[in-house]
Amino acid sequence: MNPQTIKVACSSCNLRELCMPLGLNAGELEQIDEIVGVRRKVKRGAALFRNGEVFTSLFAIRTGFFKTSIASEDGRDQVTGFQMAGEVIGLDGIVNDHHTCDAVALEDAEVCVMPFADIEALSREVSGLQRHIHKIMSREIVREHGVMLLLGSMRAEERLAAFLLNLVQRLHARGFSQSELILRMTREEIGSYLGLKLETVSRTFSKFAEDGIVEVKQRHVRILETDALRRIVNPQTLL
Amino acid sequence: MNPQTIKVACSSCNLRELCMPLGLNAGELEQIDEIVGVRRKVKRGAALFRNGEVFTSLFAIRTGFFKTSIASEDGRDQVTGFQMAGEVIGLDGIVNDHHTCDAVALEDAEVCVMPFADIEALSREVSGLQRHIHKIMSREIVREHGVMLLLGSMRAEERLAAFLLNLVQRLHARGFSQSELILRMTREEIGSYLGLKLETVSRTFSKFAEDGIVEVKQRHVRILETDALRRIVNPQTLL
DNA sequence: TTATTTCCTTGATCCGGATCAACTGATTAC
DNA sequence: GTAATCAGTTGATCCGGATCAAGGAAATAA
Repeated sequence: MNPQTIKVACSSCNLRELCMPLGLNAGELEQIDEIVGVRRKVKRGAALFRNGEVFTSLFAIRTGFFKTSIASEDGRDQVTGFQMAGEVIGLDGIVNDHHTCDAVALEDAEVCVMPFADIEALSREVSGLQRHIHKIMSREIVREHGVMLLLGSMRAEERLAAFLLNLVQRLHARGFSQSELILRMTREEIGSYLGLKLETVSRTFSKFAEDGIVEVKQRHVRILETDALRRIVNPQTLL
Repeated sequence: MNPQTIKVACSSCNLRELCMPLGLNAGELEQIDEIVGVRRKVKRGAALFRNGEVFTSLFAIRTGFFKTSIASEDGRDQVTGFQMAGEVIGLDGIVNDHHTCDAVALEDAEVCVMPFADIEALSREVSGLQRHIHKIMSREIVREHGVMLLLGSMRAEERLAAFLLNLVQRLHARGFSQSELILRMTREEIGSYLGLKLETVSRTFSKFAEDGIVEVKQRHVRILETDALRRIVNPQTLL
């Protein structure tokens, strides 16, 4: 069977509580199953979509890890987010029916393709779905406010500490360790997201390691002192 | 008649094309008129809503000018946007039923109050409204991507140039001059939005004035060389 | 296997913007 | 009106992170 056309059921997906609304009845769940027609595999380094492509679908990440980034006309680019299993990407495309950023897999990935026209149609029937879509978009707006705070007012150590805490918290919500993680992105990609150069990211990791807050071996990071990271992010409150 | 309870009609509002979907029939327009129950006046310096308050409604700005900002636990705050007539604020509150930022009027303002429960109900009936809501939220996500690019990778002059071009473009879309504007916010608020200190904002204005790109007299700004501003934002492309 | 490329670390130096400070001009209160 | 507060400008200095540079460690290709 062609893996591109595997039918999958949200109703039996272990990520359901992450990417689908709760409290639906059996009939509603079945209708949602209809929406997620196919899964699509994306190889590491490949794009799920690119800036300028026509927008037709949102994508729920089943497995793997993505980055989204935008480019200014002159080469510079900015990583706008890192997305993991259970998160939805593609919301940027709704406003102009074209994507305005690139979504690239940082490891081999699989996504559920959800045609947006179907989502809109069904969310007119199922208010739980409607509400869910609104919340996902609002959550993204709020997340970006947080990134603006980070980029606008934090220093390098605060940015990296906030980044690590955020990553590990999201991984923990998915059943992974609270203290250990494998970075799926390069120092340069972290730097782009945090508004820092890769050298500064590297130096700041080294600083944290010297201070006994983390152990870093390439992309393997073990957090030894979560509270120290929290204190770095929030100097006044927790000191 | 109590101004707090004035009934207004979107169908006859001159901002309709800015904040409401196009292509609705008379009946649909009438239903939308029902949603916008009341207008609310907000004095300069007063808050339309604050972080932590219960979210019930979105607000369409009728007249006036707002800033939205978030505060980290330790005092620092970050302006996340400036909003003008025809724009919608409050989207941040959807995800947790509570607002996560402050919206403060920078001049006396009037907003149309749109209870979100009513919006959701009607957008299940009127697909044009549903689509419109989705686009407004997506537009905000895309705008914030742009701010992330600005904060993450631009230098002070580029940030201020981009800010001025954006403001004047939005004002122009509302029938104001392409080259002249009154800033409704302080240097400090501009700086907070752009991730700069107020002194840097002031110096950069002075630099632009010396270079003959703008005339600045306190909050009155006249843009003399729009292309120069564009070149500053986009060094490679337009030079 | 070796060669090549990519990624990461660390050191030395530099500079853009922050910080500190003084002063002026507007605005608001009295 | 005058005093007081707030907003903005400008100068001097400092420092955090960028830049430039060299080398090492992993991953990938041949």
